[in-house]
Amino acid sequence: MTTTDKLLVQIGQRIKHLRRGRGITAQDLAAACNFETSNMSRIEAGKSNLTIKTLHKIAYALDVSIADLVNVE
Amino acid sequence: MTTTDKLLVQIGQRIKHLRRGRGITAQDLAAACNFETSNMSRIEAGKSNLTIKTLHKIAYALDVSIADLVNVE
DNA sequence: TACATACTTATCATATATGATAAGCACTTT
DNA sequence: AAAGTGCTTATCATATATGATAAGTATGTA
Repeated sequence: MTTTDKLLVQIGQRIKHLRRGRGITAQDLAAACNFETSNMSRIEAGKSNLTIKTLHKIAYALDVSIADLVNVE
Repeated sequence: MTTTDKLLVQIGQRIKHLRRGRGITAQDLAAACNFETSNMSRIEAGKSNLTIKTLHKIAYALDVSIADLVNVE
C-alpha cells in the first residue's frame, strides 16, 4: 500500500466523519452530490483516486472547504 | 465556465506561484514529479481535473501539504 | 541570423475515475 | 419470518486524467 493509498483512505474516513457529524446517511450525502450511494461508499472506503471536481461536490454538500477534506494529518 | 473550472485555474496558479517562489522551472518541477513539462504546463493552466495522486506528487515536490495547494480562497 | 531556454498547445494512446445497476451483508422492526 | 434501513462489494460502460511526443511561441543572447 502506497502513501497515496493511505491518504485516500484517510480522506474517505474524514468524509465519513464529517458526514456522521451532520447526522446524515451516505445515501443523503450521495444524493446531495448527485451520485449513487454505492459510489459514496467507494469514496468513503478510499477506493477512488478522487478528482478536484468530485471533492468539490462533496465539500459543497458538507459545507466545508476542499482543504478541510484533504487536511488529514 | 463552472465554479470547478475556476477552482482548477486557481489551483494551477497556486502551484505556479509556489514553484516560482522556489526559483525552479516548470521542467524542474515536472521532473521532480516524474512527468513531462507539457503536462505540468497543462496543470498550471488549470486544464486538468487533478486527482489526489497527482496533487500528492506536486505537494511532495514543493514540500507543502495538499491542503496548501487547494487552499485558494 | 542562429541557437538556447522556458513555456505552451495540440494530439494520441492508455489507464482509470466516475456513473450506473445489481446483489450482498448486518441490523432492526413488524 | 419477512420487510426495511444503511451500507458494501462487484461489475460494466463511458468519460476523462494522465503519459508521451511533437511542434509552436516568446525571449534572450552569442
